[in-house]
Amino acid sequence: MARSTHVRRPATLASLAAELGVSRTTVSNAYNRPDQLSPELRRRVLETARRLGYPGPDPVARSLRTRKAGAVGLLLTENLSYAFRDPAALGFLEGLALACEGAGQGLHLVPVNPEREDVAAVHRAGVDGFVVYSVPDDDPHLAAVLSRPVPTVVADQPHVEGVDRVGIDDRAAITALAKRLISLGHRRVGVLCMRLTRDRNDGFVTTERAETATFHVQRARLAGLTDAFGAVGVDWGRVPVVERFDHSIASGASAAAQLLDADPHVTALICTSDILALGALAEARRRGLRVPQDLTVTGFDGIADADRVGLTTVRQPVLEKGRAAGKLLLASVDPTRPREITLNTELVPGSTAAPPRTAEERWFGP
Amino acid sequence: MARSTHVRRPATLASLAAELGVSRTTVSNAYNRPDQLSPELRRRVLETARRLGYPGPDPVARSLRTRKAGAVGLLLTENLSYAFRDPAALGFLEGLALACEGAGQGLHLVPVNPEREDVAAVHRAGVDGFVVYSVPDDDPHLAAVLSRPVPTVVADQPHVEGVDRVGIDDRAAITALAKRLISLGHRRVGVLCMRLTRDRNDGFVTTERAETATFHVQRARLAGLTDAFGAVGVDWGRVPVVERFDHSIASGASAAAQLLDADPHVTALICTSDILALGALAEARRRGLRVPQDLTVTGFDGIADADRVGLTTVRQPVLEKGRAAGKLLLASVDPTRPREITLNTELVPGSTAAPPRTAEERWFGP
DNA sequence: TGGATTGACCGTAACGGTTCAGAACCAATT
DNA sequence: AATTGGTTCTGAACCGTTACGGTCAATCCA
Repeated sequence: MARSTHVRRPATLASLAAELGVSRTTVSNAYNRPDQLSPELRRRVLETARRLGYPGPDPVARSLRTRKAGAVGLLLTENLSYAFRDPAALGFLEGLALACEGAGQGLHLVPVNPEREDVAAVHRAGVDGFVVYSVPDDDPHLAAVLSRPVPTVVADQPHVEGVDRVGIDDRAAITALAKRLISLGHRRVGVLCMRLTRDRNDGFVTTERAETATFHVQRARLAGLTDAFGAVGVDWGRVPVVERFDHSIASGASAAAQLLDADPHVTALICTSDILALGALAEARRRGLRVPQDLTVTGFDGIADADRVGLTTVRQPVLEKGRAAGKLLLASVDPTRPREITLNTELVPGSTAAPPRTAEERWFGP
Repeated sequence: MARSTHVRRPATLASLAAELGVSRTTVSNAYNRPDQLSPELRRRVLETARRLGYPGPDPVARSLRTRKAGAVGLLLTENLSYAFRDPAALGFLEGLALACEGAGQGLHLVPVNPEREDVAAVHRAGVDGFVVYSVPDDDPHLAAVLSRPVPTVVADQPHVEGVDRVGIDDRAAITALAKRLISLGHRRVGVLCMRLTRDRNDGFVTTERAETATFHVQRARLAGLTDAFGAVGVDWGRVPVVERFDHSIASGASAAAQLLDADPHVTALICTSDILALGALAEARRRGLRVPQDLTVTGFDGIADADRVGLTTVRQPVLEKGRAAGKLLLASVDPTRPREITLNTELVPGSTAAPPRTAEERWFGP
C-alpha cells in the first residue's frame, strides 16, 4: 500500500478556482452543495482538485466562516489519562461519546493539568460547546469555560446558576442508603470520602470542612448522611470522616486503616465511592475482619467491580448521564429543553451490609 | 454561584480595539505577547475586555491564522463508545492522552460510523495531525486521513508506506507463544480470531481468507501460527480457525463452542485476543472442561482481566504504544525521528496452558 | 407572447484573528 | 548634533473559507 504523493500545501479553494476559471463560490459549492452546479462542472472541479492535490476545504477556515467546529469539548478535573482508569468516568465518557457520535460531533478532550492553573487550553479549544465533568466549585478551568460564548453543560458538579446540568440527587440517594444501615442497627459508623477541596487534605475531616467542601457532590453526600443519622440522634460531630485526595483502591485502604485505628468500634464504613469501598474491603480483609459479620462496608456509584464483589452500594446510571449531558448540550438551541436533568439512582443491597454485632457477639462470637 | 452576564457575541478583538482607541495588534499582543506593550495599557485592555464581555481571542480564527489547531485527531475502527469498553484500546487511549497532555495538545476523537462510509467527519476535524488506531487496510476513513495535509501516525495496522507507525511484531510474538504450546506437545489446535475483513464473517476461515485478511494484525498473527506449526509438520490447512466480527467475551464463547463442536479433539484453543480467550474459558467451563488439564487456552494482549484469571498470553505494552504514537506524531517536525517503532512483547506463562492429555488419559483420567 | 420561474454561476464581504515591517518617541551614547 | 538602541504602538497583508445577494440566460405556462 503506497501513499499518494503529497503536495506541500499549495492548493487552496482559490487556486483551484483560478485554475478552472470559475469562482471560489462554485468550487465551494462543488463540495458543499452539489445541487448548485451542473454535474459536469462538479466532476471537473473534483478531478482538478485531485490532480492538484487539493484536499478539500480546510476545516478550520470553514469553522471560522460557519461558526461551527463540529466538536464538543470535554473538561475533566483530573488528568486526561485518569479518566480512562476510573470506571465511573469511563461510563460517563462512553455515554457522552455515544451522544456525540449520534450527532456526528467530535469529542475534544481538553488537556488540563489540575495542579496548575493553566487555563489556556480551554481558550484554545475550537469547540461548539463544553461538557464539564465533575469539577470543584472554584475550578478556574470551569470559569474559563463559562467565559466562552458557547453553551455548556455541567455533569454532577458544581451547580452553577443559569448553566444546564445533569446529575443525580446525591443527598437523597445516600440518605436512602444510610436509612438502610440505620434500620440494620448501625449507630456507630465511619465515613471515607473523596477529596473535598482542590487542596490535598489526607486525613480526618472537621464538620466545618465537610460543610464548606468545594466539591458539591461530596458535600451533598456527607450532608445526606448527616440528615439520616442526625434524625436518629447520632451526633454527627462525633462521627469520624476520613478524606483522601487520590481516588484509588489504595487510598481507600489507607483511609480505612486510619479510621479503624482511631476508632476500632465503628460497625460500618460508609464510603462515598465504590473505589474507596473496595479499598476498605481490602483493608478489612487484611485485618481479619469479616464483611459483613464484623464490619459493614458500603460504596457509591455501582461500578462493575462493585457488582462483582457484591458491594452494598448506590447505583447511578453513569452511561446514561454521559449521554444525557451530550444530548442536552447538542439541544442547546432548543429553548424548550430541560435545563436540569436528575437521573434516578438505585439502592443495591449487595452482601457487604449486615446488622452490627452486639457487644456480646463481639466477645463470644455470633 | 452565579454566572457572569453573557453578552450575545458583540465583542471582538476589533471592537475592543476601537473602544480603546488602539490598534488590533495591540489588543492581540495584550493576550499573546505581554512584553510588547506597557503594563498599564495591558491592564486597560484586559479590564475593558472584561467589561465588554470579550472572551479573548477566538480559537478558530487564531487556528486559521497560525495554522495550528492545538489538537490531535484520533481515528478508530469501532464506534467511539466501543473504545471505552475494550481494555486494550483503553490502555492505548490512556497512553495517547498522556502524550497529548504532556504537550498541551487536545485529543479530538473523530466520530466515525464504521458501518457507513461517511468520511466527512475526518474532513471536518480541525486537528494538527492524526493518530489512526488499528484499522483495516482498506478503510476509507484512513484514506481520507491520508488525503489531508497533516502528519499521521498509524498504530498497529495497517502498514502504509511512508506513514509513521508504532506497533509490535505480531507475527514473531505469537510464534513464540505457539512454540511454547508445541514444546508442551500440542499438535491438534484450534484458533479463534477477530474479524479479518470489514465484512462480517462469523464462522470458519479458509486459508485463502486468512492470507488475504485486510486487518493486518490478525493476518500477521495467523501467519505466525502457520510458521510455528508448519515448522513441526502440522498441516495448517486442517487447523480449524473460527472468526468473529464482534469483539466480546460472548463472541469468544460462541466461537469456542463452534470450534469444539466441529472438532472436539483439539487440545488447545489459541485466541488472537484476551477477550476472545476469556470467552473460550467461559465456554470450556460450561462444558465441564478443566483448563488446562482438559484444554489449553491462550490469549493475546495481556489485559488486566487476563492477568486476574492467569491466562497464558502475550503481553503487549498498550499504554506505551499510545504514548509512543502520540510522541511520534508530535515530533513530526523532527526529520531525525524514528519512522517506525516496534515495541517489545512478553510471553506470560499464566496457568491456562499445559501438556495435552494423552489418549489414555482422556479415557482413564490423569 | 410576455411575465414568472428556474438553474447555474459570480462578486463581495465578512469570519476574527496574527504577523511583520516599520513609525514615533525618548534616552543614552559617541 | 548625530547616532544608536530600545520600547511601544500601528497599518496592512494574510489565513481559506462560506453567506448573501445578486446576474443572466433558458425554460415554463397560460
